[in-house]
Amino acid sequence: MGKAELAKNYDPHAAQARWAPIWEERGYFHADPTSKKPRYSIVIPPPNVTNILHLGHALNNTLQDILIRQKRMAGYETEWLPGTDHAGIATQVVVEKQLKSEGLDRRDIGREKFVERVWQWKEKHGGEILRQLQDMGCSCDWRRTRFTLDEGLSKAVVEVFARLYEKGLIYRGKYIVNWCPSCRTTLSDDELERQEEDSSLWYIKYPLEEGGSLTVATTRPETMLGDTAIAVSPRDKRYKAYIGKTAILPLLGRRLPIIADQYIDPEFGTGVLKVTPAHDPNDFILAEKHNLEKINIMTLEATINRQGGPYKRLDRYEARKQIVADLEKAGLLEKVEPYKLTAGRCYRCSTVIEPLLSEQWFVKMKELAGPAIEAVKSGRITFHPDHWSKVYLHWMENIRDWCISRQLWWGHRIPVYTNKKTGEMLVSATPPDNGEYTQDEDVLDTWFSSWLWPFSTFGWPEQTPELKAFYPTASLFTASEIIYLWVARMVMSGCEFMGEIPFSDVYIHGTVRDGQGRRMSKSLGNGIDPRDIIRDYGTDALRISLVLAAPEGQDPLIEYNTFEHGRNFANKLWNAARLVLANQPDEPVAIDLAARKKDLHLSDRWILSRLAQAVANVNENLNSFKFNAAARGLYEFIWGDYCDWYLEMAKPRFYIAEDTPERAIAREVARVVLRRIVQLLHPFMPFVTEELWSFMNDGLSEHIVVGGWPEADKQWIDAKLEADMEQVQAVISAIRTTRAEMKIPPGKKVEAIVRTERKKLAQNLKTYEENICILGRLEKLVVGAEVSKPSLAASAVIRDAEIFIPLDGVIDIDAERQRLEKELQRVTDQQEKINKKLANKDFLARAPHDVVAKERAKCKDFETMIKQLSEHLEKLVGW
RNA sequence: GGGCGAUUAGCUCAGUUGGUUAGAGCGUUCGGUUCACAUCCGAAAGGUCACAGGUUCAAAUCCUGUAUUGCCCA
Repeated sequence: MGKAELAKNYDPHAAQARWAPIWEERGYFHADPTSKKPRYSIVIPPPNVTNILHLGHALNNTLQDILIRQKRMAGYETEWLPGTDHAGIATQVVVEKQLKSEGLDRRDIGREKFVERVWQWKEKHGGEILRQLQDMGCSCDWRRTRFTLDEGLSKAVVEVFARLYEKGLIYRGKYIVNWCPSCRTTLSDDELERQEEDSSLWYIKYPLEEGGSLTVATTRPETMLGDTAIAVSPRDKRYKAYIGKTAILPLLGRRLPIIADQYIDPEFGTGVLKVTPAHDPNDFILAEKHNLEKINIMTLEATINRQGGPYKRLDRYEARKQIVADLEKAGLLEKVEPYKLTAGRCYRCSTVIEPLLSEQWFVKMKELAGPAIEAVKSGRITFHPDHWSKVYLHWMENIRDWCISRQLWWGHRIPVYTNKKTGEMLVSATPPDNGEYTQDEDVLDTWFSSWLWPFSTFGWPEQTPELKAFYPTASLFTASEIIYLWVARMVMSGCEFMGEIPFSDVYIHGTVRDGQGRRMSKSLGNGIDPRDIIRDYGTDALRISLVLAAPEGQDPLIEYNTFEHGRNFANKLWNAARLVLANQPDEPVAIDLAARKKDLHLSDRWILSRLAQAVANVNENLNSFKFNAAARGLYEFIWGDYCDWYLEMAKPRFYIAEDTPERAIAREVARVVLRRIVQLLHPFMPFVTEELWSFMNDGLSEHIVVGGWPEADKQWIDAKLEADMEQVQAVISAIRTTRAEMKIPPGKKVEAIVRTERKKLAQNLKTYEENICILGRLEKLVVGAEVSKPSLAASAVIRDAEIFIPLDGVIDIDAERQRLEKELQRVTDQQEKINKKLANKDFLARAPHDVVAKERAKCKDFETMIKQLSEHLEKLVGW
């Protein structure tokens, strides 16, 4: 390593442009399935092809990259498989909008042409988010990029469908499903967005055949057109007499039996429920139980069909208006109350969901859930933070069947074929090749392909070398929203088809929010575009800032200037390196620091001790998925210990003019520690560290990406040394504080006198004399047990020492008095607290001896300090 | 209605198994053109650890309840 000339400030864009292509060219991110190394694999949560990068992705992928890069450096064969999912509804909606702008509808051009158009769109725009992940420095194995509609993955999907069907786990049934009248497709329960909305509760009189009437309360009067019964609670005394009688449906005149069922809540509304089996899931269950007719009154566009008589062709909301008006005219509307109801809306287009009775394909989940529950309960799968396992288990234990058909054109078409002549149904992974069959029109839920992601991406159902090498994966990173939709289902599919859990650690990170805690969303316009951050602050700043800002298990609140944190840190690191590299010998000299321990300055041994602790700390935190703690620990070590203290203390030795052993050792220790720092930081800030590494290359490893991972060198850890340094730091701080408070001009060099009876401390201060003088801006440091306080001096009292700064003539007595009084007050308060403890007999008797001893020692220290401060105050009076 | 979190400095957050003089960054105030860095350096102000009980010699930390707030499920 020669002397390096570094620019004054770090330029992130130059480094990003330089290293990304080189890493890719060298194939560092491409994993070899035949490698003998231990393996570590992660599959990316595939973003929708329609997505563009947002801060949620940025956080999610930064965390994955940190672990992947660390494992790669540590010598693992690391596979991080990227890709996207085809996002059935979202993508179809995008292309439909495009068609609309051309005045076309997908039905105009037909299924085949439409799907072709979607593929065209995908080829053109679909890779956008992956390119953005590359800009973020994500070290994915780009050559293995997958797409859920790829040939291989499609094969896996139909194979799985066929297998589950054969096993009797897939069935077709008529059920109430969530229907989006705008997207004209089914949605799973998990795809709904529920929110509380202001609505009304309508009280409607239903006349009875034998005279009189019953009043029902409903949130959806228009569905009365499909009523087939009236229900009350069998426990409800008010209505006992009516059970078994018949009511007449207003407006249509249909005869409705009055039934009794436990399900009815006597407290809700009037305690009388209208039963609409085809338009309410609970009513559907009632109808099954009581053998009621199910009358569908709506079209797929949510307009009233011919079953609705005079209301035919009206939109559901117009029908509601009309029906309410007609009821009122007929004197059957008793009252209307304001009511808050939780409405389900389509997560794509926000249209209110219509529960609809229809024929769909379902997966029986109970059997699949068993092993998935066991996997978490037994601890083979761990959630981080741990409490998410409860959420997972609760869902698993109350699992419901999964409706997997979607009325879309974009997706995996359901592999069910019907014989045109015989009507015979065929389920097969390979389509029948004669023309006698027609295929089911519907496609499968996108999640039906993404739940296979951890193994379909590696070639399953083929037994490929990749599958063998990289399944099961190690860890999975995602946000809590898709624990059910995705994580849970992957565990089930992994157990079912691979006979092995897909990953052993699931890390759940928070949702990125704005400064006011609101979710970032397009509609609010409060989102921050990571590309803007990269442009203004650089990729490294984006990454480290996110990790520093994201608390474990909570939602990070992020504002634009949050990223200054990381930019400043990158620049700090850069400049530390600039200093160290500018002070390296022309020809590198290897120095065996351990062998020459005795020649090291105490500050050298101190920083090596701190380094060893920092390394251990980072490793521990990364092993337990504590990214924020790992980053914070590094940040504090680098900025606090290394830059603020060590480098400042090393400077005088750097600047020695001749080639002395002192200078050589200082340079070497600074370099060795910097090397470690750069390595430890690389997973978090890949570009600046690679750039610096290129200046520090020792010939062992050309690039830091594969430059080895530090283990803590425990031989350097020395608690006593660290305690000594703390005292030195305390003395320097006391001098600085006194100077600032006494308004001593920064340029003025003063003398400091330290009085201490501790020989060890005195000796220690002697060792660090030069450092103390420079950092305290002193011209002279006097240390001793017998030194006396000069007559006119500012004083400071710390544990085990008094510090005097002579201020002939210029001392501000009031300021000095205020300082001392304040300090005296503080110390007295502390001491009182301890006195109270020590006066407590129970404390003395029951607390561990070392705790008591510690308190006693503290008490004594405070006593001394109080005495000293009081003396100094008394002497002030004489001035 | 049920479940899971959160509540520590003006703001965003740390705070291991109960015992530290309760910390950091940002912001604020004061002072700085020392040959790595003003994207910086030094210093200061600022906290009844949401509230009320309890356990304990000892509670920010453990338990119970209340309030506020967020998320998920019905």
